[in-house]
Amino acid sequence: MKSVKSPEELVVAFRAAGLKVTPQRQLLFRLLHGNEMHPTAETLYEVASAEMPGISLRTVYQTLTDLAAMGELQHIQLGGAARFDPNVDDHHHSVCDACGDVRDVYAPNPDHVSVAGLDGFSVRAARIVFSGKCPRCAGAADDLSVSKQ
Amino acid sequence: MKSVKSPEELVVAFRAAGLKVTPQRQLLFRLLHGNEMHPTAETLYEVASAEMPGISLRTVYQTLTDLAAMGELQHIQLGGAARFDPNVDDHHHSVCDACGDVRDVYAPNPDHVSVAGLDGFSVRAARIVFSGKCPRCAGAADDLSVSKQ
DNA sequence: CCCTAATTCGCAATGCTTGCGAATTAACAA
DNA sequence: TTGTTAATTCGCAAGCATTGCGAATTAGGG
Ligand SMILES: [Mn+2]
Ligand SMILES: [Mn+2]
Ligand SMILES: [Zn+2]
Ligand SMILES: [Zn+2]
Repeated sequence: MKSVKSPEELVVAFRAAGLKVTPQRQLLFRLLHGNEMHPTAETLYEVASAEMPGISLRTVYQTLTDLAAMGELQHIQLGGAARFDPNVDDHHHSVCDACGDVRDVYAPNPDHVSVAGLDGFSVRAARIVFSGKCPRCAGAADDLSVSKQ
Repeated sequence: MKSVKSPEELVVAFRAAGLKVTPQRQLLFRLLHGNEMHPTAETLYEVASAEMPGISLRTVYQTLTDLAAMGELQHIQLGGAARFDPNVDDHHHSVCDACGDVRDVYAPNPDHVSVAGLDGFSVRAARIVFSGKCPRCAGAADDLSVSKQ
């Protein structure tokens, strides 16, 4: 279970890579650390703006791209805006059809032997997405009053 | 292994749903039948245009949306343009990092018992995406001469 | 303190998809 | 066949997410 890098470690990693450590980046390092919400760039931008008015969405995207390039962040494409995950551990996700909530799921990796159709394909990663209803939304039946989280 | 509906069956299904059967739709039914390329709307539009000049991209999107709503088509989000899959069987995909090629993969469904983090989540579907290098691109090593398929 | 390459950030541009509405047409009934 | 009408087509504008660009600013080393 590879642990997520702390803001301090990211500062070191950035400087080691010849990248500068700006207040904007430090803020984002903090907002991401231990963040299990799988936020979008826009969401992070809103939270960051509260603490640092004037930070730009462009800079948020830039920093997220840098972090992803350094392997400190996972870029998750589920349709709609990309989600970013500071948990770079090998794990999977559940996505609620009703409220969009994304959560971590740990499952044994698909064993390549019992898989048909991978002939000659060299697998770098195998990611599972579980779609369905989260406990909150499943409980509420087809009640439309459940607001998007 | 649920088989894919034929163009003729789709004609019946459309009329049954109160939808009209236009030449544009019939063309798309044919182009999709047995299609294992996981095409984008744009790709389908190009192929369709060759046979029916003047067909609009808007209509392609419209028809794909209708088919997906009827459950005759899978909408696959992998980042970038959505891909459409007339194979509505329960299956998975491999995606080549180098050329973008998408292929069907059949694997036993993740067994819910050995999965941690799904507490109370009611799973509708579990989809695996295998990322890596397809046989063609793996063979070519890091050779950049491999053109996008 | 200075220098400079890296960064920020606003704005324009891109790529993909959907909304809208006027003109057309499939399907059904007379 | 012909008429009626609701569904469809399709071009264009708009929307959303993301990236390109470049002038102004700034981190960090000398
Ligand atoms: Mn995660
Ligand atoms: Mn498929
Ligand atoms: Zn939910
Ligand atoms: Zn390939």
